[in-house]
Amino acid sequence: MPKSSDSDHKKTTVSAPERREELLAIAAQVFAAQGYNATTVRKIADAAGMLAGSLYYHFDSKESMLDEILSGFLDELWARYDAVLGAGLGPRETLEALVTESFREIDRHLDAVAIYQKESKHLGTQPHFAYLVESQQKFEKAWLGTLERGVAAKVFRPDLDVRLTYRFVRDTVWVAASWYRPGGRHSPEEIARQYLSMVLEGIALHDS
Amino acid sequence: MPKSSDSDHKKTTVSAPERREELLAIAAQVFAAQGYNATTVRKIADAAGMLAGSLYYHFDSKESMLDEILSGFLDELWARYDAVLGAGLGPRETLEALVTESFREIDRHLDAVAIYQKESKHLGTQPHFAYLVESQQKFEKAWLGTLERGVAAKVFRPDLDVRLTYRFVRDTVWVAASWYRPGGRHSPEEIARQYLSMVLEGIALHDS
Amino acid sequence: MPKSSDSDHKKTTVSAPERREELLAIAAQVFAAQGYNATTVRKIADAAGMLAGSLYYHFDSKESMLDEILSGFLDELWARYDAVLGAGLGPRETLEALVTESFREIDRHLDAVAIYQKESKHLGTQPHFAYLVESQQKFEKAWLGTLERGVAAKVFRPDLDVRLTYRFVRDTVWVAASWYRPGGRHSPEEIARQYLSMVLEGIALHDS
Amino acid sequence: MPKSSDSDHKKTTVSAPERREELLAIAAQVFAAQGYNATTVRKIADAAGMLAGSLYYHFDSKESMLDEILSGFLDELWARYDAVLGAGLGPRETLEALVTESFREIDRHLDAVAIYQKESKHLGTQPHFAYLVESQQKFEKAWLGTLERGVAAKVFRPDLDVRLTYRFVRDTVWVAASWYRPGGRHSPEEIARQYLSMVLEGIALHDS
DNA sequence: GATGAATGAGGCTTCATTCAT
DNA sequence: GATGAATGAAGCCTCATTCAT
Repeated sequence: MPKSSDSDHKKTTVSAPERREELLAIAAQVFAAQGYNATTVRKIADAAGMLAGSLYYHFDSKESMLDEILSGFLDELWARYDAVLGAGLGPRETLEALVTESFREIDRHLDAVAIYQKESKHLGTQPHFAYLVESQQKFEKAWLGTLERGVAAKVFRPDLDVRLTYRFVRDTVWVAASWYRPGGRHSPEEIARQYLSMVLEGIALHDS
Repeated sequence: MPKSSDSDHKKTTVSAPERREELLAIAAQVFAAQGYNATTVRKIADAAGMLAGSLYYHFDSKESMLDEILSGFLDELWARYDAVLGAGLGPRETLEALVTESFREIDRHLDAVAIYQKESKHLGTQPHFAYLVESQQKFEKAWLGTLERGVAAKVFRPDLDVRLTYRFVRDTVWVAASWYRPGGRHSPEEIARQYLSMVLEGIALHDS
Repeated sequence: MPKSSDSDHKKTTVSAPERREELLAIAAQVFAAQGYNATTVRKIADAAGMLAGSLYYHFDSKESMLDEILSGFLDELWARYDAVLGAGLGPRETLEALVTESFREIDRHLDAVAIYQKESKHLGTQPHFAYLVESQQKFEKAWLGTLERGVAAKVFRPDLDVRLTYRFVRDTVWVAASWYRPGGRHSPEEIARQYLSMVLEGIALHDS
Repeated sequence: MPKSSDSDHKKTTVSAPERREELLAIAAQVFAAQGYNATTVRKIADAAGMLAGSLYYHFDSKESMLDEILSGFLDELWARYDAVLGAGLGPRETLEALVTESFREIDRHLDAVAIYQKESKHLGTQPHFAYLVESQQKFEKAWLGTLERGVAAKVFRPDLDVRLTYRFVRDTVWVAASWYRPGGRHSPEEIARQYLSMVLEGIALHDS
């Protein structure tokens, strides 16, 4: 879980919360579009209509912006996931709910998800971003557990390679952030439905 | 299709082809591991046991290495894809063959695929990398066409949103590059089989 | 001959030893003249006839230059001091030798001494420069011990406040770095003699 | 003599004199502890419990604070020195009085003295701080004159190198600002006595 | 084929300062 | 008297690239 209270940081980093949020949204957009490394602080500032140095009144560093974006996203994601996991649903319903919440999160935090997809892997090596790794482990446990429960309950096919399936499902969901556009043709729920239909029933037509 | 022959390069950049290949493989590895932007020429040189400047005897620029890696990968990929697409197979068999070839390509050119995944989107905007966009369009045509043929032939479900399905399938295949390790537990063919089984039949268990 | 032992250091920082020495001497001069903080990397580079960035081929950072200057100076100083302290001299002779060696060191490493004087106090708080504090403690022990030995041996006046005297003596010696010019009217040995005469005999004229 | 009245300052910079004094004392403390260059306006403001920008209501600039601190200190110092020099004392008594007043000044204005010690040399080059150089010249004249008078009057040893002695004495007195702590074991007068005893009589024990 | 040294552009960050409120 | 937000210059450092040897 990310940072909490911060007592004696150089820059108290408070400022009006709305302005911060605004700036973070802008930063997230640029990060998502160009990649974190390729994004210069000046590009963010340009997009915000200020000078590069002025960003440092609000944030400690370029990295701290990234940090705030990612941890904010994960915090919210886990609030939803935990609600689902604690609801006592069956494995199939859990899977459906997780997938649906995931697409909703993509809808809400598209940029953060896109950044997470592109950067989390190599960020995970930095101690400051250890929470990304932790989150990913919780993630794996939640999804793997659901699949295993489903196999045990004879809701999912017994011949599944659960780990492989987990990876397929996980990646396909999140990678949707690379093409999804909020307000487009499909609502997140619609995409979730289509996706679940494919994963659960397959795309082949069965003459039954 | 990408660059052809080095016609007007300042530095004739000949050097033994094997050494080039070696160095490209090293570069691809570092690019894949750290991202293109975050990879410094010095890191590549370090990994190759030489000094940064020395790389410029073999290559014109850092970008030209990336270019060579990506175009080499795409050239090979399309040779395989074209063979499949020209073989006169039915839609389901075509899908199976494309998926299988894709996983094989991941097995052979893991680093290139990983780089392609991470960088192709923003590289596509640069004129020099227009071939990435072209390739992606050919790609879409091949997969979409196969899916549509399958729906028409009543091999795939009639209620599929073909574009959505295309994206799901495409992403799931390629994103495997982020976790696949050559020489690991599963052969590419095995992964392809599992994956196709999921996509074609679904993961739900049906009491028939 | 490039990198040798250092396995994964970013910059192996070897380069021709003479060039390093040259550049360090230039840096020391500028640091001494303007103060470490007020010295910009560009000023050093200007003085060396190169661009600011080029310094980073030879050194890791501005601070590492300072570090190398100071530790080089202290290493040499302690070699001389240790020789004196291990020579088995009486307290007065020890004092004379320490003072003389100190002025010689000022003559040899004027800039380093000047920097040490101005910066060591606030640098000491940084963990990286802990050796400055250690050195200063060894220093104190050597001088204090000599004074105490002298009082016990009735070579120095019994009413001395030894700590106060230590500070006076120490400061007077080192502060000379702020006005001493090598090659000027007085040789280091001459200055040492005058200084010792004052400290040992006083400046008052006694009718004996 | 330093600046006089604020004639042409943009900001009339009046504010309650006590508040100014308070803020100047805080600034002096930080300047002394960290060095002028290394002291940011924000550090001063932090120490004063306000924001950096707010200081500009009271002062024109960071430099003007330094200026006021140093000129205030020198004004007071010279008031005392002039009193001593005009009192018609003999050379030895003059020396004793100057030393004593100096240590008293260190006691009263420790921070200003410390700043003066560290910064006056390189500040002297700036036209705005020319008064530092003037002061130093007056200083030299006063001390050198006293020593020379003493030699002529056979109060000090005839073999003294007067300039060297001047430097030794001057430096040792002022450098005490680097270790002196007001309210510590020794009063300024006590330190002066010890110091004068050492300088006048020497530390060697004479069997007479 | 490779090294060593340098260039020059550009990146992140700091900081004195300003100014409307 | 003070705050909050911003400016703009400057600082340290990185890095792709060049080139004489």
